Amino acid sequence: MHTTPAGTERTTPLDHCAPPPRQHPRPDGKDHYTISEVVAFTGLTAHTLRWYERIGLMPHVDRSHTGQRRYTNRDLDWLDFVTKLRLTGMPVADMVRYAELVREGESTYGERQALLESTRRDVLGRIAELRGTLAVLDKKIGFYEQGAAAH
Amino acid sequence: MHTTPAGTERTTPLDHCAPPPRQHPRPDGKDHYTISEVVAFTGLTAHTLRWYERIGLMPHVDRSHTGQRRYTNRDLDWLDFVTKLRLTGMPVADMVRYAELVREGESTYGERQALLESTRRDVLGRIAELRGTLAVLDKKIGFYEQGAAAH
DNA sequence: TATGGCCTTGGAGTGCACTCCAGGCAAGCG
DNA sequence: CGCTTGCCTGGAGTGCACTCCAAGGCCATA
Repeated sequence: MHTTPAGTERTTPLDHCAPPPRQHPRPDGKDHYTISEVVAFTGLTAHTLRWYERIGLMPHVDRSHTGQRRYTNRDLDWLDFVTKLRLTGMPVADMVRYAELVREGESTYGERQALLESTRRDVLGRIAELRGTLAVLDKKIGFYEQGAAAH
Repeated sequence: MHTTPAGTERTTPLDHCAPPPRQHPRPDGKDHYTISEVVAFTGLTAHTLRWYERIGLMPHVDRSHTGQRRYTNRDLDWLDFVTKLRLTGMPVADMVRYAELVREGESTYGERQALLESTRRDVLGRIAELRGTLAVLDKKIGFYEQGAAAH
């Protein structure tokens, strides 16, 4: 069902059907991580991490003296938050908007709060929808369980 | 934010942020509906309805003597179910697979049940994820509410 | 010194789920 | 009769979120 092209960087293709992505816990008192460490922690691909940066979804990421990315714990926190937002179905453009507000400073607290509250409402709605779907699924599964005619 | 090209067929562009799509209830004792009636009932576009048919997601839809589609109540039930599946995040290809199983008859009951149960597990997982996100959102919103430093 | 591994970049490519277009047919109305 | 409205088709186009490619830099180990 899954052709796995065995790319060098691919780890978990963010399969939205996998039960819990179970990201590795952050290890020690370090505060700078290479991109491949961040891949291991977050489950995102290196491609995606670089892309997030390009589109303005990341605050500026530090570089080593050779130009390689060095992520901080703060960056990881942000990525965790972004990942949470992402699985609410929020479009990336909206997350970029939020990131911009953060960059603009305290004056945008109100707008940020409004954005999160609207997202919160979306999430509640989505949960309600899913519960409705669950009810339908249970009914159909019930039919099949007793071999009744159903489609 | 939304440019509306005022197409002749577009009704609701399936905005996943709208609260409840609130589909019109089916009216009377009729059992054949034009495509535009189905658009009104389901919130899907006519384009999408025709596309669903092309890819094998619909059982064969009746035609009027002039070749226009005439949907039955059974078709509408199927579309409702498909719509429910769709908002679990199930890929269209998987829904087509389910439709094929239905077409193949009773011998596929077991496989269908398995498919729905796997979907059910996905839905439970998704709900759990969303609850986790909700907790994060509430924490952040709490910060903003008291104007505390947060990002 | 060379080989391998990890990282860099801009830009092109992919897959999904629609979404639209152009051209045309049939029915109803003034 | 002409016009509008609603529907038809195959095929092309769109937007999103990645995903991959080719060419190359840096560094450690053999």
